[in-house]
Amino acid sequence: MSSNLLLEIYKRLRQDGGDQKWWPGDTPFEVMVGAILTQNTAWTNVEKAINNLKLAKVLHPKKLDRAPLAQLRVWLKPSGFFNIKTKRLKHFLDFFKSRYQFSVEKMKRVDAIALRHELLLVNGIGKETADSILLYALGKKIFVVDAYTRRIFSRHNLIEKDLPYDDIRNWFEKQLPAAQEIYNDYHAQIVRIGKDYCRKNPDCGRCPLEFLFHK
DNA sequence: GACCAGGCACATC
DNA sequence: GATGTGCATGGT
Repeated sequence: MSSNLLLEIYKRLRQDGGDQKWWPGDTPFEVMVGAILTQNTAWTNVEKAINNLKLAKVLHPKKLDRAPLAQLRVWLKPSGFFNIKTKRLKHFLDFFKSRYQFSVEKMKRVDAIALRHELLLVNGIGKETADSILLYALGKKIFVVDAYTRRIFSRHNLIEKDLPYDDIRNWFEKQLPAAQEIYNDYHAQIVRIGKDYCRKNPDCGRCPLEFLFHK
């Protein structure tokens, strides 16, 4: 066992599940949209909404920005919370246009922490959404923390269950090699076992990681 | 039919 | 500052 427990856990998750190839999305902009739509929502539902946007050929900043809100609501409907998500997507588009002229490249040039602060000022973008955009759309070295991360690692008594979001993020970032590819796939692996393993194995002893260490 | 999903903002105490 | 609640669809 390595002295770096978090890295060791990752290696086993990776060995067990293979490269998750996250984020599922063809372009950085699609990743950003998906990050907003997946808030407290099953990804299968988000896919339906994304697909609506693709079929309508509007999965581009300028085209979405020009779309009427009523139409946007219809496209987003299958992802749930569609009224509020329409507003949130619009808020993001306003920010993306006014601050970056819809340019992903301009965004990438900004320092990760500075950009994180900017994103958090957008109504509808919280920490997980901001970090997903930073890591998966822009390739920044920011570890994404979600409900599965907190649940799984607190159940293993590796963190306190009510440790604040940024404390968890720093805890991972301090212990892991500062490599975008590791942050990327680690979070993806956590989500994989979170939904695939836990849900299908309710009697796993409340420990999603346990099977990795006992088999 | 209950329960959950890759959160977030806002109200209230 | 902590705790509670609305938001809504679709799968299990």
